[in-house]
Amino acid sequence: MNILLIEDELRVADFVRRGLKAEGWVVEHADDGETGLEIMQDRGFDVVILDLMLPGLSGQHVCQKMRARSNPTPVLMLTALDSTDERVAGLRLGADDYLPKPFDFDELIARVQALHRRSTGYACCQSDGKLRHQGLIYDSAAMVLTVDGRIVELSAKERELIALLMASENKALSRERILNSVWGTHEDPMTNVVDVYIGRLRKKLGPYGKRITTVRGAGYRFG
Amino acid sequence: MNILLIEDELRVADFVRRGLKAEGWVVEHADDGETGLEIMQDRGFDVVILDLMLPGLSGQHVCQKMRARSNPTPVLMLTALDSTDERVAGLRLGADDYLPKPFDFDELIARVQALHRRSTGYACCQSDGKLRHQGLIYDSAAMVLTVDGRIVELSAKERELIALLMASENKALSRERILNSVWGTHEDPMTNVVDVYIGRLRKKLGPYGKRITTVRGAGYRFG
DNA sequence: AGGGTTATGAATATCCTCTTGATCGAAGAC
DNA sequence: GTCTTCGATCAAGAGGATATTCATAACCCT
Repeated sequence: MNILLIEDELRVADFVRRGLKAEGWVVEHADDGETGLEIMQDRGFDVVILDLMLPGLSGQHVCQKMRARSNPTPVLMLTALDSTDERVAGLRLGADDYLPKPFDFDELIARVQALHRRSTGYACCQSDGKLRHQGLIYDSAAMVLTVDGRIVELSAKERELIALLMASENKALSRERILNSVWGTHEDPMTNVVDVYIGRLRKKLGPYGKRITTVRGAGYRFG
Repeated sequence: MNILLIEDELRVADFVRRGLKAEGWVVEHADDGETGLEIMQDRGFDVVILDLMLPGLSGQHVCQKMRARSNPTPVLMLTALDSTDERVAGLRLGADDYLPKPFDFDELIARVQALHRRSTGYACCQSDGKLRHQGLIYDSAAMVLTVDGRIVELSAKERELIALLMASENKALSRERILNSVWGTHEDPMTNVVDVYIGRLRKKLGPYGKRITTVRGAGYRFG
């Protein structure tokens, strides 16, 4: 998942960014509204986290401009606590949710997930957050992959990749799509990282390694 | 926790009530606004879940009347999806949060907890019982950790950390989440306190120290 | 104020991950 | 059958992340 964080306080931004990255998400950061809007013109995001208080262009204006440009990306707005007027204004200008500062990290993550789920129309009954495929289970809360009951050690990128593959069962994924989702790359396809990681996963998945099939000229498919 | 649910559709009400009860909460149900207001005059609640579309007195009016009576109970409003006007109106009339229908149960629970936490200013995960994991027992009332029957002396931060870890068994927790939850930090990621404390705990837990595993690139997991 | 405990930040050493480029192999085109 | 293109695999270096220790600062209790 790709997230754009627009927040001027660097220490806060850094804290949030690290936390989101630890969740396995790719985070881009912009200091101010103008920069944020520019970045959004270059590439798309799954969720935008937008501070209301920004130097120059305020969060409300950023949101307004996004909507004026028909950008449908869900926006989570960070507002001062108990400021009903700000919350109301934010919603009117097209924000999808708000979170009063200071917030609990758990809640931030829950809301980002909720927004993403809602915008993608993800099935809502995925209750336990586990991806299953026969004897292959990836528990995204524990960040643990089990192969026939045995725990397999994975690195961060490997985890993201297997989660993406299993979540897209039976769909072919292009290298670009994978790069974008796991690595956050939006250009520079002159790398073979994806191939290398697919190889590692195949090895680690043991008997299930064959489930990752190569779609020549297109990418990879799991299922 | 005591919750008042005001919802006219019986099927929805039943569904929600069961789920909330499963969380261990006490749920009262009212079919319509008037009944809801009456019940609230008799007794207090920690959170009110209020459907917007009600026969007779609408959700907005209920909320308005509550506030007119200086009732500060946090209100979570259930609105139709994408109805910005309703959301805005709800907030203006004193709702504290809204949740667009259809919603995920997890999200409902998360928001109810968040509202409660905010209004009481307490950390939510303080289940007053004991956290057990094999020979490891943390008694959160006595604030005592026992390892195979032997009491282990812990400092305040160490206690909070082990309590958090044990309460989140088998969930990976990022350093930022831990910092946020135990240290109350909202910024300043330039510290390695978490690592230091994890190290101390591992030592003090003796044979159970290995239960705290490092999830590289993500944080720590207990279990 | 003093003694002890607890909390924090810095420094270091170690280990692991990531990435790249090269080489080898397989599949499809002609 | 040969050529060409695309994918698989390998190994090594660079960079990052984590564990651990220590010194200092803050705190608390008499």
